[in-house]
Amino acid sequence: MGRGKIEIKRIENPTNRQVTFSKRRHGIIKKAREISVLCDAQVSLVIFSSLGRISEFCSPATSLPKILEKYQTNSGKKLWDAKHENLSMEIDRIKKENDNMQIELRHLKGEDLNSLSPKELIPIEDALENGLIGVRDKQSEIMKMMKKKGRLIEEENQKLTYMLHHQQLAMEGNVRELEQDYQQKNREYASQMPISFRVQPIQPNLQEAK
Amino acid sequence: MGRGKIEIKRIENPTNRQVTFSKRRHGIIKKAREISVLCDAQVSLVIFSSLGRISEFCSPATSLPKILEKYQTNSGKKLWDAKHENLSMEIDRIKKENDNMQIELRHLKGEDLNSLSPKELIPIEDALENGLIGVRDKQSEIMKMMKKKGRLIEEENQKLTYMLHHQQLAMEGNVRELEQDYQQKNREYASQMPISFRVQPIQPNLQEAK
DNA sequence: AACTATTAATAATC
DNA sequence: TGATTATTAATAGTT
Repeated sequence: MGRGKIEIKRIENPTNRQVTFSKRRHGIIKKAREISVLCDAQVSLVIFSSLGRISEFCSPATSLPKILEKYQTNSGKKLWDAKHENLSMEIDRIKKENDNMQIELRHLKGEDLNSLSPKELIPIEDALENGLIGVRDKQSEIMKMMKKKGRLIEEENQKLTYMLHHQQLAMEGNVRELEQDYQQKNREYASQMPISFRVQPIQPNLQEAK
Repeated sequence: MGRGKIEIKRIENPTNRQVTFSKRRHGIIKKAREISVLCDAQVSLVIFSSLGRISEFCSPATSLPKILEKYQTNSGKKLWDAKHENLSMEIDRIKKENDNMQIELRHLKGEDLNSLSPKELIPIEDALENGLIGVRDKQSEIMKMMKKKGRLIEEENQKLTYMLHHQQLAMEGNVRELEQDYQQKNREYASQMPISFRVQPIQPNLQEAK
């Protein structure tokens, strides 16, 4: 249908090929629409040009996913179910793992023991005993650490108290000396200043410096 | 293109529609093949007749899944990824559940306790104690049942032994009587028969009848 | 992108 | 159904 018959083989001239593609794409989409309307058929048509440009037609009142779904159920061929199956299998695998753990947990919590034989109870008992030992070891360890820490803080406290007391005494001695020194020159000033302003700690951040 | 133009609208006559469908299906598939060869295009064509019969064409050197994959990546439209996402989300959910259980299990087994605070150790300790109580209750229950069963069997044993002994005595008495009765008539026969053949248990299946 | 000579598709018919 | 044929539709090559 054209000015001369053409052989059905790849058109080597790229421009020509592109032109023919456009014309024929128009034609085939028209045909697809016509058959879907005339014959009440569901048609899905996807075309990639040699340059990767995508064209699609889908009969009205449906969609590509719907048609593909129907395609799978109807033809039995798998389009994407392979991936689905993989995921489903993984879900099953994980669920089974889950169930096993759930059973183990319930057993460890002393539930659902009726289905177990005396022999099966022994490892559970052992596990619980070990667990309890582990937890109590940890607790005593924590206790020990806390006691140690407490002791250290107490020691530091005592040290600080001692130092504070010592300094206070020294300061007051100094102040008394100063007061005696300056008594003659500045009697009013010294008597107006409150004692608390006269003493400043020498090591204010001792506990953080540890 | 035919003996008269036709309007593009649903053909009401079913036979006619079916005939037209066959002809046009042939035509469109031919067109699909031609454009794919001539223009180096990738074509996927799926047609369902009004009766659900499926026809498909796919350009050579590719496949429906490949084209659809390309379609998704190229157009950005999702054909089946929505379903995938659902499954993936479920997997994630279950995996998280799994992880939580795994952590709980490890804690109950006395592992990975370093990350826990003293406050968090308490419920674990409680759970372990409860579990141990449950398991030991179960074990003592089983023990009790076994002891009870043992006692019952022992009792039955004694009863049986007693009965057996009693019967043996009775039998031997009978036999002696009989021997005396038949002494005159049949002296040789009685002396030839071994004692074990003379006694048969009256209740052979007593333990099963319980 | 529009035109047109020609081929291809197909509607009606057998 | 399947083949035939008159007619329309598609399009290859041209402008």
